[in-house]
Amino acid sequence: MAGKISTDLIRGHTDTIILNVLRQGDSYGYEIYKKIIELSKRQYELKEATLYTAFRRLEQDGYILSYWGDETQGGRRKYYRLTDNGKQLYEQSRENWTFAKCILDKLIEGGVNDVLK
Amino acid sequence: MAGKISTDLIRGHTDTIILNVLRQGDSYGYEIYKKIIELSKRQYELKEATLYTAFRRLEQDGYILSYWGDETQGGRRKYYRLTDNGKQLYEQSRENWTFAKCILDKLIEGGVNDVLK
DNA sequence: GCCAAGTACCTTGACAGACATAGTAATATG
DNA sequence: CATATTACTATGTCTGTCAAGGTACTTGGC
Repeated sequence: MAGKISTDLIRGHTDTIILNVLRQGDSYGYEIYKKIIELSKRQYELKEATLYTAFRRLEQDGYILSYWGDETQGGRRKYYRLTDNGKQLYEQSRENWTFAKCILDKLIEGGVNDVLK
Repeated sequence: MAGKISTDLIRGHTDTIILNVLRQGDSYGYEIYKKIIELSKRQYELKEATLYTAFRRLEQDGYILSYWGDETQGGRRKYYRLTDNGKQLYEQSRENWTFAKCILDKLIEGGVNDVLK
């Protein structure tokens, strides 16, 4: 994967990324894994271990729910669906991201004069 | 502090934030602590424990160096200065931030149609 | 028919960053 | 002279991410 991005810069946004994918409809682990790679134009890969850890966390907290897909055709797939709480969490998290982005711009790109202006 | 920002969203950017402050001239722990609060318009507080941990890390890795200030006037102050490596790291980290911001926008705000466009 | 690659899921253990908490000690302020 | 602020440090904990490893089924090429 060329033009990779460091893990640490994404840290803390994993849940939001997953919720965003699920906003577009129910999906299962491996598909979500692939979708995130595609969404990032192959510049970021959320590792499977991280994904499945997040699924468990999000389900336990009631932000997503899971169900097994029809196993008669193809391999077994565990689908995930956003709950109402999950939708709310996504909206909240997106706002937080917008906010954090703004602050980080000040903290990372801002020079000394920016304080005085 | 009103309109706070979650820790996790800043995680991984601590070093860059410190380096940015030091770009504006040598400074010491407590002043840097205050400056970050001001730079963020009081919306973010980098905890002291985190700061001093980062100082040690950055110094060990050669990105900053430290020296004790003149103790004859006022309390003891340990000043930090950017090294050349530190300046390079800052530039690199700022680019990474710009890059990460772009990707995260796609991953957090992007809908399904964005992939097809 | 068989093997490699891809699909699909999951667990365990390790690590690193951020912080809560606690502490020391000097200076400034009223 | 008591209190707040300045200033630095150490210890232990928590959480998210990942590396590494594993199981099992399906698809495609030969």
